Amino acid sequence: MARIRMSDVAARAGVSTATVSMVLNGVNSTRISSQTQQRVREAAEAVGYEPNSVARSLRTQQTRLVGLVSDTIATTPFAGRMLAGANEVAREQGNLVILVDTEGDVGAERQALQALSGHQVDAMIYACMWHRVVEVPNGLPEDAVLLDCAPATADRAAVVPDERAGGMAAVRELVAAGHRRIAFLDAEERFDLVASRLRHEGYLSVLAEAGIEPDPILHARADPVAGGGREAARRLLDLPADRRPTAMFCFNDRMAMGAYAAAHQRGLSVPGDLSVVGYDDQQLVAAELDPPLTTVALPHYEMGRWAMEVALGLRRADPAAPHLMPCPIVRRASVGPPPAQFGD
Amino acid sequence: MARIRMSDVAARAGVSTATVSMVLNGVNSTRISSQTQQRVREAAEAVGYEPNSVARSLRTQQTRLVGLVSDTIATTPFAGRMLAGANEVAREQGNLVILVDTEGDVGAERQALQALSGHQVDAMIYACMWHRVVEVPNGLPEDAVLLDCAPATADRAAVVPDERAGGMAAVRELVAAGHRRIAFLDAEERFDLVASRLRHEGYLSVLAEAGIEPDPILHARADPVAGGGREAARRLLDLPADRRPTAMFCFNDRMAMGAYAAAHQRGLSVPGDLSVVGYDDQQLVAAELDPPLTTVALPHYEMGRWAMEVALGLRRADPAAPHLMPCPIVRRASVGPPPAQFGD
DNA sequence: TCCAGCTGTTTAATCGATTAACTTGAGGTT
DNA sequence: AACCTCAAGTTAATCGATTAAACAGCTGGA
Repeated sequence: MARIRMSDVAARAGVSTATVSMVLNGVNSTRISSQTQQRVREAAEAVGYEPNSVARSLRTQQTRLVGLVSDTIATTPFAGRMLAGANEVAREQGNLVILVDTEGDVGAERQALQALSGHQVDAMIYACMWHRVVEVPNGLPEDAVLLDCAPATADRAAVVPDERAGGMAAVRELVAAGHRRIAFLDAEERFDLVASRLRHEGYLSVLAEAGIEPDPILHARADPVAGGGREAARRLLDLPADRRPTAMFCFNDRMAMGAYAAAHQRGLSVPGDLSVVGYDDQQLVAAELDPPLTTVALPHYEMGRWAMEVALGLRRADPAAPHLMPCPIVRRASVGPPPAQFGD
Repeated sequence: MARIRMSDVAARAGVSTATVSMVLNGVNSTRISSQTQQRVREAAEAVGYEPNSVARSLRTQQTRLVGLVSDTIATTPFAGRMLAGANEVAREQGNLVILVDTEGDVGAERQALQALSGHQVDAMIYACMWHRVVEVPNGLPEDAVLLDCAPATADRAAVVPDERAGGMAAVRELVAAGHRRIAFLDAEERFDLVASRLRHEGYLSVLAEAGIEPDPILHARADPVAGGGREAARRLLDLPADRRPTAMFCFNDRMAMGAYAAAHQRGLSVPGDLSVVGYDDQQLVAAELDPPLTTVALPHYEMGRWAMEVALGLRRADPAAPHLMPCPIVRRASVGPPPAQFGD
């Protein structure tokens, strides 16, 4: 890595570094004769010149670096798609992203924000790995963009999934298939998830729109994991036939996995006897279930892109309210018409 | 973000910038009176001085930035733990990591390597999201560290999971429980996975060590997903009783998921009638199965740490051969003794 | 002849730190 | 008095680019 400097190119081309800089950056290039331009380019090529971004950044006050700080990359498989979206936009624009994982540690977070600002990043994104409301850490620049979280107080650009619409899409799917007794396997209240509240709202609003009276017993709550889903689903399937649901909208794909297990244990088939819709479109899970799970996808990739576009000034954001990113429904094979005796 | 320069601190403390630099960096600090040191520190504190890393880097030829380029962060949930491990070490050492996702595109890769070297990163890690042998891209510095991949030709520092030992641990677990007819649900040959070959070696070596004659029919191959595992398991369970396996070691947790499904369809219980061991310890899957899956964990976090430690010079690596990171077995509830008629 | 204006290029300041080399004054020695 | 040493700084060069301002050489017009 013997670094080649601009002066090396200049020497070889027999011009000054100013000329080299102008030619290579296409600045004021009309003022430089094409023979010289040619010579400079050839020289640069010949010696394998690669500009030193550090020096350039110092002079131009622009690093083309954007900081992305997130709570926990580690513990969630969702992160990837968000990073990929953000990264792609950054690359399209000739930027690089510095990723910092604070592991939820506030001290580390402060330190990271300092380090990033010390490195003069041009922009900053603050990402959460699951949708929630956050207290904006101080030290976070005014123009930072929040990704998959909404600011508690301060007004910041932010993007979150449109959970309410997602819940509606899921339940509409079930209503469209003919179901009227649709359960919502929700996360327990103690987790205080904004997703839970909003998806429930979506659920209720579609029931209302379909003229279905919501039955409180069909709003089951459990630990939002497979085991919780299994237990909740069991309880619902043990209900007397006239109160039993023919379909379940699950808070996430893991709970849906549990619902499958409960159905199988009762000798019920999916979707023959029970239709199931999940949420998250979790990689390596939703599509692998048998039958493949119809679910609502969290738009991680798109949110990642959006955040980076705003961060780089490619797009304007309304700081008054978070941008709601649609959650598309992914149709697979876990939804069918209700069993005959419930049909219309 | 009106940046405060060192000269501002110097002016406020009534000293030169050289003094400020020395005090704040603790260099030559014996040469500076403690009153002055005190004044400088107070001034820095008062104006909220934060050193400009770009300027510092230009001068010291050290950016404290390390580049991590990887093929596809997006499509795998494993990435997280590797990034987390690398990130953590970087942070401990006061470094930041620039993450580039090339999406498997060679052009993007070359561009990324150039951009990173232009930004003068101090070190570089080249990561794969699943264990394989790679052609080292040219443009990758000599001292770059390979993470979760082995170099095809060039000698580089590299770390990969010890798949062979992992396979051995998995099969030993089954042998220890009393099984003798142990199937290996492998990935199909066409995928040409190094993990497949090595885990199979481990499988065979433990059988040999236990004095069990390997039965070729028990080495089943399928698509390494749930569906493939299900079909392969089905075929094995349809074997006549004396040839049927009492335990299955699956190439990955998804295939194990399929094996569970096949067993349930046959009315067999896990681990009562069939013991199952997976591989990967896939988040949100292995622990969520019913019963929770005994599996071999891929040491992503540890490999991430190792790679960064080598990259930062905290640890020496042997460039002649990749470092093998142990894959610990994670005991859950899918292994039990073979059913009575097969017992000893 | 002289100057204005143009073309093509160079000079030199600058970004904000680090650091080798130098300065200054006090105190000690001979 | 002359000289040295030491403490406590300061000066100025430097890292490698960018860029405003200067400059040299030429053309053309008055």
